[in-house]
Amino acid sequence: MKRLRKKPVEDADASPRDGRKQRTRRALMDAALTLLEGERSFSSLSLREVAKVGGVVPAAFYRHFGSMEDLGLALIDDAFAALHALMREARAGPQPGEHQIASSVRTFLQYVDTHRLQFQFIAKERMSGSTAVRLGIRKEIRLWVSELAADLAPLPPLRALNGDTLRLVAGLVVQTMMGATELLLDADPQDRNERARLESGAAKQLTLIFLGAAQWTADP
Amino acid sequence: MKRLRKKPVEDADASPRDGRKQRTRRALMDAALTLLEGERSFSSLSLREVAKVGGVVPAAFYRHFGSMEDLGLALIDDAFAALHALMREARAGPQPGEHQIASSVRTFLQYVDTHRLQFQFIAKERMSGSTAVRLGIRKEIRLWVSELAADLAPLPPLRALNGDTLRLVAGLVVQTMMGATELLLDADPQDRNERARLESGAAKQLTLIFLGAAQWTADP
DNA sequence: TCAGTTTGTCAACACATGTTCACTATTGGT
DNA sequence: ACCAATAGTGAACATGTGTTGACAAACTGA
Repeated sequence: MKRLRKKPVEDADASPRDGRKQRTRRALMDAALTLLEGERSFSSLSLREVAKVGGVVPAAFYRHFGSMEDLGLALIDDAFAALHALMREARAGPQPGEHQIASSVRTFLQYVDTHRLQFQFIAKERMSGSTAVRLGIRKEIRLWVSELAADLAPLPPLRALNGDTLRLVAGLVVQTMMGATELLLDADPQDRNERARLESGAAKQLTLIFLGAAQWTADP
Repeated sequence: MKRLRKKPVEDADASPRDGRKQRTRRALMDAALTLLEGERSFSSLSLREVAKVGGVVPAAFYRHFGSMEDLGLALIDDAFAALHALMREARAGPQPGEHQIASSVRTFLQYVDTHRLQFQFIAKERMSGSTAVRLGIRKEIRLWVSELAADLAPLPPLRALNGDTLRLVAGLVVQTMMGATELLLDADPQDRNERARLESGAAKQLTLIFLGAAQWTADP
């Protein structure tokens, strides 16, 4: 509880001039993500592996995280912060009107592609991680659904829907995007053809969902 | 390559009068499933653990499976055989007409509930397992989608859809059911209330999907 | 510059892992 | 009832694991 040193308060982002601590913390997180590429799953990673790839001795790991699980939680925060940033951008951007669905799918999958490792982590650990990690991811996804529901509410074909139904639709949308994400992650990154097929498939599924939503009348 | 002993051919099921081999083989598979309950993921299970819970010494494991991955593949076969059996039953059963969706959802989730461990395995390893396991599961799911598409084809509101679109719809249905499954698996098994909420949510999502499918007109 | 704090290193521990080998026990067809 | 083939055992191996404590190096604010 002693606080003899000045608190490093207010340098929250600390991106420039890194500072050693932040740097190796990131190195450890990146190491974990890198190890996750391909076969491995986070729960099967060992502390020693991560430390080694991170360029640090095992004992030093504890200076940054109390356990692997803590590392996992940090990775969740990171990944979803990125996702929310994307959503914010999307909200601010122009609205093409006609091909809105297709272009949204495109930009989203583009984003996933440039953050492969992070999304791979989320996709993998959503189901199989430790309870804390799994619940953390689930919470963030629920939040994402809510956010999306709020974005969807003012759209003309959906104005008639009540809150619950809206959440249901948003849930379907998120699930569809996650499905597309999973396909994308397993696809050959070079194969433009499969990528296109994947995109248009997801877009079609989404239009179908919105078609159904617009048609929705019955109350629960 | 020597085959000095009579081949045990033609006793394919071998369920009655077990035979020691089949018995401990099952014991090992059940052990793996049991270990999977709660936190653990299959990829993080050790051969020794499985052997111990299976009531056998580690070396004996190799008499039945070449590796843990082989065990995983065997579990996949098992689980999906069960699922296909369910689908077959459903096809043969009566068709309530009006509340068909709701009742289908009900029986499916009921089934999942009585095969918790198997579905937990599939849900977990679908994303995070070894490549072989993951691909195996994915293949089976594609097969499930095809099967469902074939079942859906003759339904009145969907007769106008072409094969591709039908597969898309079936994909949405499967994804929705998997989503509900995941929620069910994480829910408290005793909580009838949450269970009911979950069921009606999935049913609503499905009706919405079918509403959209019935409305579908444009060709790709 | 110079102390005090923080970050990282080294070595050691007690234990778990996959795999092997020679061995015994059990099984089941004749 | 026999006896070869099969299923299970026990011990050993090299290696990897999480965690610890005492220590050296690097940074930071005065």
